[in-house]
Amino acid sequence: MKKKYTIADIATMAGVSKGTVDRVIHKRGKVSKKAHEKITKILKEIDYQPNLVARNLKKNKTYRLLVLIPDPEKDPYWAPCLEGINTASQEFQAFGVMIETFLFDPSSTRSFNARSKEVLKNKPDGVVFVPLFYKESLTFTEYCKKNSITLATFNSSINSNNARSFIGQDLHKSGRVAGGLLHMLLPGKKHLAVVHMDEIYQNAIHMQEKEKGFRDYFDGLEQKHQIITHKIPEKDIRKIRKSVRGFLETYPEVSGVFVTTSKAYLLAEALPETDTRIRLVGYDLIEKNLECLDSGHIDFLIHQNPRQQAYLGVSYLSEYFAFDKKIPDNKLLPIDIITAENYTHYLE
Amino acid sequence: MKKKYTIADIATMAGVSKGTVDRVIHKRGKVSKKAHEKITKILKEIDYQPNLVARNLKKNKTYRLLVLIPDPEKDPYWAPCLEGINTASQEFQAFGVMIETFLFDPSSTRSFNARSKEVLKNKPDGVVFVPLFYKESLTFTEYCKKNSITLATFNSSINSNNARSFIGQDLHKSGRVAGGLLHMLLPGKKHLAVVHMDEIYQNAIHMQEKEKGFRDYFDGLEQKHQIITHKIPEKDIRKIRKSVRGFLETYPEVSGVFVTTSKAYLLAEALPETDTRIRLVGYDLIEKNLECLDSGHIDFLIHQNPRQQAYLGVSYLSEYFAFDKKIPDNKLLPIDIITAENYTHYLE
DNA sequence: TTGTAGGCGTTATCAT
DNA sequence: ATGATAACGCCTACAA
Repeated sequence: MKKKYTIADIATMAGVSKGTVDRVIHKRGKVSKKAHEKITKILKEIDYQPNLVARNLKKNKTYRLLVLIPDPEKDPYWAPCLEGINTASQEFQAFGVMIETFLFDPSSTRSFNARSKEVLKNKPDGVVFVPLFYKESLTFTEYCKKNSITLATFNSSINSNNARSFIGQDLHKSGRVAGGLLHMLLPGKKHLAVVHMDEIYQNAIHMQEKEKGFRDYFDGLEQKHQIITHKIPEKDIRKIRKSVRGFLETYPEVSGVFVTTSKAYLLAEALPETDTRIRLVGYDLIEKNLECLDSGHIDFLIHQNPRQQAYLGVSYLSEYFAFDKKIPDNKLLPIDIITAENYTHYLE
Repeated sequence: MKKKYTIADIATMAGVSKGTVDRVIHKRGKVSKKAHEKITKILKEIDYQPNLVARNLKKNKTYRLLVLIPDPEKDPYWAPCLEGINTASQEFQAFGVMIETFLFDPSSTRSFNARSKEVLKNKPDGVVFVPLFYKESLTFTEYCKKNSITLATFNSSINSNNARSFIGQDLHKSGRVAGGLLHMLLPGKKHLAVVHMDEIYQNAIHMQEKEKGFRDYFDGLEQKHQIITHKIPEKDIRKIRKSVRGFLETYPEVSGVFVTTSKAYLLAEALPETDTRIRLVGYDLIEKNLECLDSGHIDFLIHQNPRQQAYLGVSYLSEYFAFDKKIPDNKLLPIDIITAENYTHYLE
């Protein structure tokens, strides 16, 4: 059972005053060599841990933390993020961290630029954001760096050392997971397809990473598989149906499809009602996908846990401000496999 | 932007002193009706949130939190719990919560009794424990209730209102999940088996719940399935092999097996090396099961996340002590589906 | 270079 | 019934 030592304790032990101990702890200098040595020795011996509560109380600062994410009204994928942000917000407001959320239109770089300017105008202590647009995000991070605003990103990473933290998923791995699942569902079959659906905004890199992982999985097998890539940029259900019909007619042997976006339900709806069902693996627990799980039109979904991503991003920065905690550089969340039977628990 | 109100602020607003405000907040009485009304009104208006940091500093108590779990040396399933406990321990020691762990032999009620007595001798403020043995655990919780020791349980629940919190999984649901997986793997096949393996200590109820869920899933299908239940209590690999051979000979049509314990690898090892592979779904990310995932002898594992269970148990009580947070009654963790491709991320 | 004297917000005690 | 005051541990400013 360890005793809790305070600065006063240490001061007594070293025969000096609290002020001197404090100077040593914070390396403020103006301490004689003798005193310095003595105090450092004691600090090590007792493994001094400062009382974070007292430190925080003294600082008595309130921090402003802003979150900049896509608007869930434009894409329901982001809805759980708001929950995660609210949870974190409630947790940390008692510790003086004030959190506000700004939403931008994920299909418009203009919207991103406008909202990010607003964010900066607020002069926050920290920002958590989704760097959906590469170029614009880089500009943003540079500005933050200059104004010493602490940054964390989630969902997408950005190749910049201006951001302190990234929270997301290993997309290549998640493609492999999808490959493994389809392989299990279709042991004999050798014809598969990767479909990139309806992605108006720029996450082409995301989809490519997933496809690479998917192909990587099958490349590692002894038995060789033929994998077709098909892009469906349309949003209109009739056009999609036409596109799907076309590619199924060209490759009638295809028995399993991996949809690299959250729009697997669109493919499911567009499939012809034949008895030889196409096996389908997609992404994200949005309402329409869940319905397809229930009806059996989608077999597996991969969950990227946007809620947790947002929650962690906000928590990391909050703990950094409130308790001087170190911010983890990278946090890769597990690649959750979802079926009709287990999705409820992931909706929280 | 909300201002942070302090008790001093409220006192000024109400034209009274801090002491009176404090008495109202803590319902200590000895306050005139007039003052009481005025202060309560203000409290509501400004939605007063006490500064938890200051409160904690003032209390300046150190809490003792003991954890009582099975020894990972006897059953590797419990190893991740220690990690979870350590993580929580590091997080909360700065807030004055001291955590210690006691291990018992999961095959011996005597061991449990002995260790739980030790725990009680320590007069802790709170205990997090795994109620593996029903009767003994009840006695334990009653004693804790009497001595006002706050309790949280994980892994197993116990039907007692003496424990404040339970963290675990919906076992019935997890059986359903297993059913869904085997059904996907074996669309045409109609002969399956539930195998209860090598459970020396009492979690028969666990296994039954899982089996019920599994059968429940198939009962809900149009196509009727035949499901055999088989028990293998032996630990010796040769006896197991004999038992497995016996039941496969009796039911040669069985093509999928659901093992309700963490011992699926034992079944995998005992299976004859025939080409028509039996599909296998089991529980828990222990080393030997992971090897079987890699080699393809096990198809899916269900992850019960013991690490997180332990972490949450300790966190809940720590936050309760340190910050007066409410303890959630029940926390059901998601039923994670694990394949050879995604297990690494779950090992942390 | 060193020591001392407040103060952060809350709570407990003591006097009024 | 109420108000003043000290204390929790840390930090800062100022005095020595």
